[in-house]
Amino acid sequence: MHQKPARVRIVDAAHELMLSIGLARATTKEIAKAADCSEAALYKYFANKEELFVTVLSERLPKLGPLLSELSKEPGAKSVEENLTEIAREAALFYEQTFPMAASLYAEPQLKRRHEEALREMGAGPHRPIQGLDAYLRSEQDAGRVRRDADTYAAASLLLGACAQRAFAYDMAPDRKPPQPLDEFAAGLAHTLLTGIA
Amino acid sequence: MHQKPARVRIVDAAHELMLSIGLARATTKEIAKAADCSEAALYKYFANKEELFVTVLSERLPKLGPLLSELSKEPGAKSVEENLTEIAREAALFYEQTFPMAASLYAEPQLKRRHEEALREMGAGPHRPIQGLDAYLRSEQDAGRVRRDADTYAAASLLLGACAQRAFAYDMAPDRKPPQPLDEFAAGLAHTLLTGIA
DNA sequence: TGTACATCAGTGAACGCGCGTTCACTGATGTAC
DNA sequence: TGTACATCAGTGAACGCGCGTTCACTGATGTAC
Repeated sequence: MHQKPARVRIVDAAHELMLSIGLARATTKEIAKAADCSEAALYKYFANKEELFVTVLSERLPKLGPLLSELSKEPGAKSVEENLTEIAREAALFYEQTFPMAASLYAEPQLKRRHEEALREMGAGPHRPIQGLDAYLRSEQDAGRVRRDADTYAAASLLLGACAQRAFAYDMAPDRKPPQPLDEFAAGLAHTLLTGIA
Repeated sequence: MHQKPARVRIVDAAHELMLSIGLARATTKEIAKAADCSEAALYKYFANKEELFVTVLSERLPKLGPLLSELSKEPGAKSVEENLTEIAREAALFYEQTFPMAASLYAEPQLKRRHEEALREMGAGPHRPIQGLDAYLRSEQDAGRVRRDADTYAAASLLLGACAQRAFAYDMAPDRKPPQPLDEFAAGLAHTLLTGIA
């Protein structure tokens, strides 16, 4: 009947419901229905609902940090502009996936705090990608492909900030989506960041 | 006993509780207690709880758009870098105030949709500041203080994105706050955006 | 001025509902001899 | 092989609680004559 074990189905179901109907409406009843098991079954795998949500957050949310750490190891293969464009692309996709769930946590500060703790133990968190990109830019600085007097931290904040903002800024636009396709957006950011506007 | 009218006290109380204990825990009981009235009194002024929240969102959240529209009318008084620094400062403060409440809405999609509608009717929304800054940069372009081939939209996305990200990226850092003071951060963004890094 | 009535802001107490959680249980599978 | 017992994943039904909401009411203030 079921291919996947119950625990996996439950975590998947909770994850999907958090995204589709929102954290507040993701009740034990709905989760059990979506996972095709009884509500009581949830409590065989998780002490309570909060623990289930914390599990979803730490097991199912993708990480952006690793991707960036790798880039700062082997620069040089491509141009800085190509690398930054690719980073912007990946970052925008990452925030698109991550943002809605992470934002929900502002409605439940207690859950937010538990998630923060979990991230801190893993050395993760939303400030890490900025640090990772900063590190990459400093390595390009050492390689002479980024100006010696450039503010690499400001540059990292600019690029990733723009990508994160894209995940929420257009929800309320008339057509509900960004005015540019992703590739064009990413290329524009990378080029502008490299060459400046003045 | 009370200086302010009850309706104002209720909206204030709801606003404060949404920020302090979070949307999910801001119950009618808590709001009534904070506003020093009965729960029944809430229903003399608002049809239901959702309408109260929508009211808080549209009456109490500050707007960033107007500030930016004004700037694009009288450029020239200060340097572009000074103007961008000031914009970044104001934007960062704005997002710091706005972000936690706006983010909560991801937990309650129905409320989020109602808020989006309200914003759309007012012609407001998170994409407007980007358009406003874009317009300002184009006016500087016409004045010859920004390069003719600069991508003003990308530049606007970069600057405001970095400011918005600052509102949430450091919640989970070890010390829970940004590594730089606001003024330094704003100046760094403006300078980097103008001069580029390559 | 006093009296009778209308209006209005606000309340205490109750309502039903849906929530997260628990309990005693079942039926299938494994293990010992 | 059969029999007795243990383990284990999972369930149906109930639980109490807190929520948003409503109801019949009160007491203060305004208005008419």
